[in-house]
Formats: sequence, structure tokens, C-alpha cells
Amino acid sequence: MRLSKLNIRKINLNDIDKNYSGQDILMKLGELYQFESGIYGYGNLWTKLERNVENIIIEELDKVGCIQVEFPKLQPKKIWCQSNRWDTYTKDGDIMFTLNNNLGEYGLAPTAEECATLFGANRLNSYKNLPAVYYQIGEKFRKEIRARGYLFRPRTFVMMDAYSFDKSESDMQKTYHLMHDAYLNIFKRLGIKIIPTISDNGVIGGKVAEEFQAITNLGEDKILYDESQDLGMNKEVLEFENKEEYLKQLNIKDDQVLKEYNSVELGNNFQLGTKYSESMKLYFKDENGEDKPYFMGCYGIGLGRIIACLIENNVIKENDKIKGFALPYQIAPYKVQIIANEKNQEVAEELYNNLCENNISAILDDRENLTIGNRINDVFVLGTPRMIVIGNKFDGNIYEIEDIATGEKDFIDKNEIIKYFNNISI
RNA sequence: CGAGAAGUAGCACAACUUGGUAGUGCACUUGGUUUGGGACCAAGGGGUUGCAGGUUCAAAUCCUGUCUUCUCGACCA
Repeated sequence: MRLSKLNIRKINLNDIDKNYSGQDILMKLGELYQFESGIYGYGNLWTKLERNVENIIIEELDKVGCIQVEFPKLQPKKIWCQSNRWDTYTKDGDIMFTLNNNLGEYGLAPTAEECATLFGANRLNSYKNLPAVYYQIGEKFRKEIRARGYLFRPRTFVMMDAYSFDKSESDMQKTYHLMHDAYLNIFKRLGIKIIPTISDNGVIGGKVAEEFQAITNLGEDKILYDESQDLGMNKEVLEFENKEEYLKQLNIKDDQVLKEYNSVELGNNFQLGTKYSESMKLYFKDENGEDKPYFMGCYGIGLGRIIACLIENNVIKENDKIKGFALPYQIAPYKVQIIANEKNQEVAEELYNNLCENNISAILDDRENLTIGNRINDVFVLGTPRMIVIGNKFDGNIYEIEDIATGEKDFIDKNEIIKYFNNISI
């Protein structure tokens, strides 16, 4: 990408929000735009980053046999009545945005159990079709009482939601564990330290649920974590009536050994059992030709939160002053930013074309009338993990490549540059 | 919804206490000089001070109402 085309605003780093610095930088750049509380528009950087996160999720879910689909965001009231959740989500919980017009009543999807169950049951007629997992990635809508923390708790956000269908409880548990493992792979590839924790299962129903928590100061949740066992649980568990049962399940004898952390929930999985198949009266034929309700599970990952987390957890400060952020290389939308002085414009152009031809996504700073210092500092603000400065020190052959997160520099010969980027280990 | 804070140029803020021509920095436009870690000179543009009402000769400033945003809480597939 040519930076002149991005039309980012110049920002003053003294004005940046101390808590949510990364996201505030994007706001000030114009790369995030708030339409009203909790409702945002995303610029090129966010969108591209989202695509990269999405691709990792898709790859890992496809690997374990999940099937990608898409359900409507505009959902008819009648299907929510079918599962008896309309009142729960509109009156009791007041979670769903609703619309009422001359065509009927609708809700804007906060989640899609009804759609998924109907969609699945329509084609999973026999026990021979099971198990099956359908997933989608798309915008969700929730009437948050109070939106906060930019994309940590907005009213519209992008989420992956998956729904599994099994013929028995034990099969459902197998699928649940399969998804658990897929999640761990996903977060590993995203470069996020994740802690699976036992959680409350709220209004969704079902007996077993787990959250995938990432430790961050900005998080709203509190988790208790035992590093030696790599085990965690949501602190709210301690207030449960059946607290003993939970602790036993975790093999925790003395809860004092657990350390408390602030964290943010990035994923949440549930064993639903037959809650939806029974309430919606959707069945499959078993070996004996009898109607049986599906044993289901549902699985969510918040992409918006992942991105917010990736940005905020990688903020760079210098002497307590915010400088920008550097995204992990493997998910950064642009891997390297090229900066040149006037004398070396052509060299920069040539390098940019070379990188593009070799599928290494790069930003060429082709803006006019800026000092090298200005350009260098904008690398930090855009989160680009590497930069190449072609300035006075350039000798015609050796590129200076700086790792933005660490400040370390590599000096690489012109002809080795593609190999260099292809070899960056993830 | 409860408690608190704030709304003044694109952004961050000042002026409000004590009513009297609405200002500063950054950003923006034009010209010039600069170019290795947020440069400089010169000129210029941009405001019904969130909105509505009231008091007053006169309101950003005082009073009332209202809307919005943020923080804490409640809530949270």
C-alpha cells in the first residue's frame, strides 16, 4: 500500500488515552470512527487485521472438520419464539435490538442458536449425518447497557460462532473437546497467551461451559490462575452454590495457591445438550428409526476483542510516553514499512515493487514533504512490525531492517531481502 | 437505571469564579527553507461555545430544562 492513499490524520501523541492507547491512536488517525457509543466503523488497518485473524480461525476450524456457513443478521421473531427466547432476550434481558415494521417483528442477531438449529436440522436427518459443526463469522448486535473500552465492549462487533450437532451426550463432549483443542491452536497462532477457565453458563443453558481468557490489565473479568498446573477459573465460580464441585473438577484443593489476574474473555464454549433441539422440536432418526433430539454445543470467539487485545497488549512506550504499537508479525496486515529520503526514492520504489511481487505486504511511505523522523514515527503509529530506512546511511546494497517491537536491527543485502522476509519465523 | 465528570475550530485544551470583540498548541491551505527518531520562516482559512428556553443593555460565562460522551456500579452470549 502506498501510504499517500491511506489518508491518515497526523496525530499528537500527547493527547492519547492512557488506558486504551492503541485503539485511541487508531481513532485519532481516523482508522477507527465512533458513530455513537459502542458503534464503530473500521479503517483499512483494522479490516485487514481482522481478515488475517479470520483466516487463522477458518484454517484451524476447517482442519477439525467444521463447515463455514452464514446466517442472517436480521432474524424473524418467530424463530426466537420457537425456542422461547424472545422474551428472555427482549424483555427480561433486554439484550437484543428489535425492529417492528409492516413486514413483521425482527431481532438483530446477538447470537444464532435458533438459525443454526433450524439450518442444521433441515439437513441432518439421520444419525449417519452426525456429528456436524457449522460456523460463521460476522457482525453481532447486543444492547449493552453501557458500552465501554472501545472495541472491548461495543454494541456491534464481529464474532465467530459455531454450533455442533451430535447424537449423544458423550459424542457432544468429544466435539466439545475437539473445539477446545482447535481454540488453543488458534490462540497460539495469534500470539495470545490464553487461559481456559470454567465459567458461569448464563442464559444460554447447558451444564458445562468454559471461557478462554487472555490476561490483560484492561480486562473486566477476574480469573484465578495456577501457573504450575496451567489451570484457571473465573473468580465468579467462588460465589456458586456448587463451588466445591467446580474446585474438585479442577483438582484444586486449596484455592489460596491461585493467583488473581485481570483478564478479558475472548472465547466462550458451551455444552448445550438438547435445550434447543427439544424446545424447537427438531429431531434426527436414530439407528432404530426413532426421533431423537440433537445434542448440541455452541462456541464463540470475539474477533473484535482479539484485535483490541492484540493492539493494546503491544503498545510501545518510551520513558512512559506512548509511542505507538507493534503488531505480531504473523498477523500484521502490513509486514514492513519502507522509508526513504529524497535521494533514494527510486530505490524505495524498486524495493516496494519487489516485495509486492513476492507477496510480502508492505507500506511505501510515498507522502511528500515530510522529514525522515516524521515517517519513522508513523511506523509506530500504524503498528507495522518492521521498517526499512533508506536514508543517508544507505550504501546502495545493504538494507537496514528494524524490528519495531524490540528495536533490533538487521542489515541485509539487497538480493537476500525476499529470503529474509520469507524466513521470519513465527 | 444509580453515582460522578465533561461538552468551546478536525484533535487536545484556555477563557467561566468576577457577564463586555472567543483564544492557544497541534492539524489544515499557500509560498519558501528543511529531511535518521514528531523541523523552521512567512502568510492564510476555519466557531450560532451540544441544543432549547430564561435573566440582562449585553451570556461561552448566571439560572432552568434537555441531549450526548466518558468513568464507576448494576448487566453481560
